[in-house]
Amino acid sequence: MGMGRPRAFDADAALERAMDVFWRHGYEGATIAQLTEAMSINPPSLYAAFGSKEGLLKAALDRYTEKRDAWMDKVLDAPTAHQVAERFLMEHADAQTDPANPPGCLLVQGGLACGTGSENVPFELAARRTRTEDQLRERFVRAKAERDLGDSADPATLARYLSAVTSGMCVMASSGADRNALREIAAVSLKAFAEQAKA
Amino acid sequence: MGMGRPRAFDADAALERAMDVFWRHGYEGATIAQLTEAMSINPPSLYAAFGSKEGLLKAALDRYTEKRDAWMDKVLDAPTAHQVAERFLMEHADAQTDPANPPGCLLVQGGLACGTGSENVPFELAARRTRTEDQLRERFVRAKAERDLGDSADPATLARYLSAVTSGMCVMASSGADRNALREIAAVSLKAFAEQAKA
DNA sequence: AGATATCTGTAGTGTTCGCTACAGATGTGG
DNA sequence: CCACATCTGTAGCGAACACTACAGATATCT
Repeated sequence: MGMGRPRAFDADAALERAMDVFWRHGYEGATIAQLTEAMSINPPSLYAAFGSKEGLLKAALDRYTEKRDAWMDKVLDAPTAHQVAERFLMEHADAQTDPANPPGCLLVQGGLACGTGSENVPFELAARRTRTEDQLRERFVRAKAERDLGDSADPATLARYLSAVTSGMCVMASSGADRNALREIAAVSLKAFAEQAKA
Repeated sequence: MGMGRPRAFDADAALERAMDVFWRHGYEGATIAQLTEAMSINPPSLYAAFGSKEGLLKAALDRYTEKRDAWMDKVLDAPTAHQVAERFLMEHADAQTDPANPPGCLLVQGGLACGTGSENVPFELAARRTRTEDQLRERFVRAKAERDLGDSADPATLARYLSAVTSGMCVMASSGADRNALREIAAVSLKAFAEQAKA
């Protein structure tokens, strides 16, 4: 028995296009017609490969998370907690205003509040954001063990603070804030971090 | 000639209900059916009073902004820039986790990225957020004139920073962060503000 | 009271949504 | 070369969407 006709499109390249549409219009604002056109495929191919609109989003999020993890590895590899925070904040400022992508971040612009039937989407996005926060926290726990953070510094609070600031930068990017504006925010936040870190 | 049958519902009360629906589901996630049911009116009454779904949102935003302005007046009346920042941050933490409202803030959860045909909505929300930032900046300009802020402190940067942090808190609230979590973020941010303010 | 103007509720309108049935195309395994 | 399995493109499905035509109700103004 045969193995069937092979797929005529590159799933990863298609996901990259889908990511852009979800990012620019949000999950609910993105239509199947826009997605299929951006992906250069027809609806049946989309549904055969990804199951549903939500399945496509999850696949796009998986791909996004994969790339983000590689990026986070570099960030977390910085020798000190302060440098971790600096890289995290500054590179976020750059990425969120990179003209190659829509403004902000897929995990925020994708949809904070959705309609009935899509309640799972904000939840899914939140879980991925929390993952980044967890990675930061664990890194700061290590930093504390290495005496790189003060005794009264709380890794969870520091991680949550950085997560909140970068999320806020997403909202600012959505309002049209440019790279310099986000970098200024990052710079102020970094000083706050330093202040907390040495406590 | 007569003046016609009078409206049988209270427009302000209806807007309050509409606000809640937009807040909880976002602009695109909110359906006319949900809105009319929450407002206890029928579609023709909605369209006679507000023109369209987007018109209803703008009316709800106007009402939201009105209440927010009254609140901001109180915040801006604090004697020092530091106390302005403290009230702004802490009361945001409380408001965004007030069980009387959906989590976060209408100006963020309402929709950062929308579909084709609703491009105006994120723009409208952004304009209202910018308004708050402008109010803060002007207050800090005054504070600087009063020698309440250091010479190298930049009112625009400080205002943008506070705006970013509260927007970030909205995202955290959407992820399920509770009041204490947001207050911790506010506390760290306040120290950053103090550091910048005395510079 | 009568004419007029506006609101209200019922019951839809056309359009777009996410999704799929189907037939033809294109590969693999025997 | 043939049977089979899977993909592709066309064309369209039912449902839900934002919105409205219409008729009856209820007010004001003369």
